[in-house]
Amino acid sequence: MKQSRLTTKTRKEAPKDEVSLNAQLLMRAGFVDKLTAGVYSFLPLGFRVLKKIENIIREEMVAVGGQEILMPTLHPKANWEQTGRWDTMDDLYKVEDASGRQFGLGPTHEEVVVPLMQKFANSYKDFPFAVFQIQNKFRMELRAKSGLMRGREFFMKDLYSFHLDEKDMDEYYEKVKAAYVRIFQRAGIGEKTHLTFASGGSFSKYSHEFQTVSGAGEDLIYICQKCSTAINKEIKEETPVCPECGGADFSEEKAIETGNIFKLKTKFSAPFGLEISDEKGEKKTVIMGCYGIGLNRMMGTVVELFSDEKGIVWPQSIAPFAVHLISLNQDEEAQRIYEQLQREGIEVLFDDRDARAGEKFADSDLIGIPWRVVVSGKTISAGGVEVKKRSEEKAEVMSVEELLRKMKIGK
RNA sequence: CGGGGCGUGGUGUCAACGGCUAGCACGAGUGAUUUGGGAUCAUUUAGACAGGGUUCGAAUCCCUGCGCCCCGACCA
Repeated sequence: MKQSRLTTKTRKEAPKDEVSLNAQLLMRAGFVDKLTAGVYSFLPLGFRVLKKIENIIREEMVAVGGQEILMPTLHPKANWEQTGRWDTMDDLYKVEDASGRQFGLGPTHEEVVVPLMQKFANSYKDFPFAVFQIQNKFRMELRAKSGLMRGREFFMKDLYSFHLDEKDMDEYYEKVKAAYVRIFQRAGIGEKTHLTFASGGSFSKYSHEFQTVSGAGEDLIYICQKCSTAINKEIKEETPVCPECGGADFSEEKAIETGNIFKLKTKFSAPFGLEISDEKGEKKTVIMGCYGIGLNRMMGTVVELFSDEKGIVWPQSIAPFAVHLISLNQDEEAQRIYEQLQREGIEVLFDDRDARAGEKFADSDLIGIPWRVVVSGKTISAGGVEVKKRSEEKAEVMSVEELLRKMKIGK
């Protein structure tokens, strides 16, 4: 992508009211735009990051047998009345059409996925299975806040699993738990993300949250000093002992809830009468699990964790581009290198603008692409390009071939 | 939903006593100079959230609405 054609520009200053770091940086760098509180557009750079995150999640969901589907956002009132949540879920957006028919804008999809799967899964031989989607959700937050962290419309991956018995669900639950660990690792926030025990509601002893330690978090978690598993506030009050290893020594941290997994059991299958005859002909209510990750929040979390005074420092796995190629009045040579890198399958943002060096460097630091590659008269006479990683201070001149080798190792 | 703060060109502004042509910077346009860390000069562009009120006169005071941010509550 040539930067001269990029539809967004960076700003020197953040919009005056934005206090949260992720909102300031993402808006200054042109990744997102706020339409209204808690509702964001993803611009070319931000959309690329979103897609990277999406693909990591998708790969891991497919790896645990999830089948991707796409369900509607517009839900008939009747589905929500069936579970009693039409009146009790206070963050459900309700809309009405011209004829007075009422709909909910999906904040989650149990009310749709259960009757949907009921149409197809009618023999015990069809079980178990899991479906997921990556789609925008609506929640009527009383107070949207903290940039991408708590929005009214946001992208979420929601996986739903269906089982004949609890044991099978428990086993699958553990598989998804492991997949979540991999997702956060791959996105670069694994080290700071703690599996956190949370209350399971009335159907299960525990559910689990994935909490990423950050000062920007709105939750408090208690990290076991022995095994680094965490417990949330509720659990801490009930049973101040680590459910994982029995440890009782905790450190309190602010954290962002980046994902959660939950054993629904029959909470939603029962109201819809999702029952199956097992091999003995006995009717059984289907057992379910659900598993969510907020993509916007994950993107915001990464920015909260990885930035410096100059801008964002993207982890390579979800950066909008791998290389930021900067031409300092050497457009012809830079163009050749641009094409060469692209032939190698490398995603390059090519700063071909007619701008001064300082502006290009400042923009590059702000946007935060992992590898900065400068082409100038100086580097050409030194026999190559200047390579600097966004996360490091030192820059060195090397040939393009050397850069390619380094990038392959660096991954 | 309770509380607080705020609303001036595209952006920013602890710029402006109730009073002269609403200032400055950034951005954008044009021309020139410059070319490794947001350069310089000239020139142009563009603004009071909306509605009402007080007043000879309102960006400034008052009311209503709308919007944004923050704290709290809420967040299966």
